[in-house]
Amino acid sequence: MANSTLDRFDRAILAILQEDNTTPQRRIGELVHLSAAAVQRRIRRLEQTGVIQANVAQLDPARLGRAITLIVEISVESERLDLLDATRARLAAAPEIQQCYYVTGESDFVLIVTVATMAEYQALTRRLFFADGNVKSFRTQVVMDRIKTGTRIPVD
Amino acid sequence: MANSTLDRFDRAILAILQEDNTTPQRRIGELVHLSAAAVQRRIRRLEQTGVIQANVAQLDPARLGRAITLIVEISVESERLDLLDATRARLAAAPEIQQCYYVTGESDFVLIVTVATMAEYQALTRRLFFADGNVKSFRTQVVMDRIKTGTRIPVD
DNA sequence: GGTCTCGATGCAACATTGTTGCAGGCTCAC
DNA sequence: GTGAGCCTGCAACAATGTTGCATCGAGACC
Repeated sequence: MANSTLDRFDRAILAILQEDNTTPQRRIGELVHLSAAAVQRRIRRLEQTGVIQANVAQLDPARLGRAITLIVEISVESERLDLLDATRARLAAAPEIQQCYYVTGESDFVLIVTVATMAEYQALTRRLFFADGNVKSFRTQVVMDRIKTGTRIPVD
Repeated sequence: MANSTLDRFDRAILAILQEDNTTPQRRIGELVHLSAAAVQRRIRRLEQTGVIQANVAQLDPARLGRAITLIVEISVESERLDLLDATRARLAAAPEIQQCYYVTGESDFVLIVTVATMAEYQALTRRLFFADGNVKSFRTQVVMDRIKTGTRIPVD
């Protein structure tokens, strides 16, 4: 169930939905040469099997008062699993943290953060980094230009 | 036009659409205590004024054969504007690069990359980094766990 | 080759959802 | 007051999503 293979129709449909999921199924049908009903059934299957994880609106952070984007790398003191999991859970729960990755290499976590003001970021560092005994250090990079954002993936 | 202020209705609607933009407008109306027609008009305005930038399906990269996510930091040789712009354009055009940020600090660009194999990544480094005379160095971190992804922004 | 099953399809009817015209209400400026 | 502007809800309507049904094609098995 989780591993049905995707044919070229599925991939064509996904490519369209990834750009604009308000495209009518009839229109998708024309583009990929299927009936709207067939498109509908495929989309449902793709959703049920988890290929499509969510259907969402993408918002402009600046228009919501969050003009500042930051990229933060965190290094932890200990790789002990319970401590790591605790930190991971705290990071995942913070709404200002848009994305969070656990990585190999010099640092342990990489975050993408959006805030309205640097004061807000400072508060966040106190709340999430300084207050977390297992956070050894963190390095902040300020985003000057969001050249490319989103979640688009090549469907090949 | 670009700076109409968002009231609590707008923000409530955005919060819903950001989670699931297939929610029927009638249902949104119930949740925020407006008629479906009012919801419809607000959504249209939010789209036209650019608060809502896109409506997209989010896909599972692993199910599309891209199990590997990498975070790459690039340092450039020269900050000359024409050279920077050329690099920026090349990075933005690469489909494997899901996200690209121009940042202050030790490095100049931060990328989020998805690939199927490390061989594919190696090919990408040759094509985009080694072949670009202005890329001084790059540092790669391999993502072990995508703890939190997406484009969600607090609407407050 | 025959034939059976399975999965997918298109069509057409139907259900749900999105859209718009209209009348009315609220707020603000004068 | 009163008029303009903006927003609302309602109800009709248009567009879109959904499903039952008959059919088709591919593969398994005899």
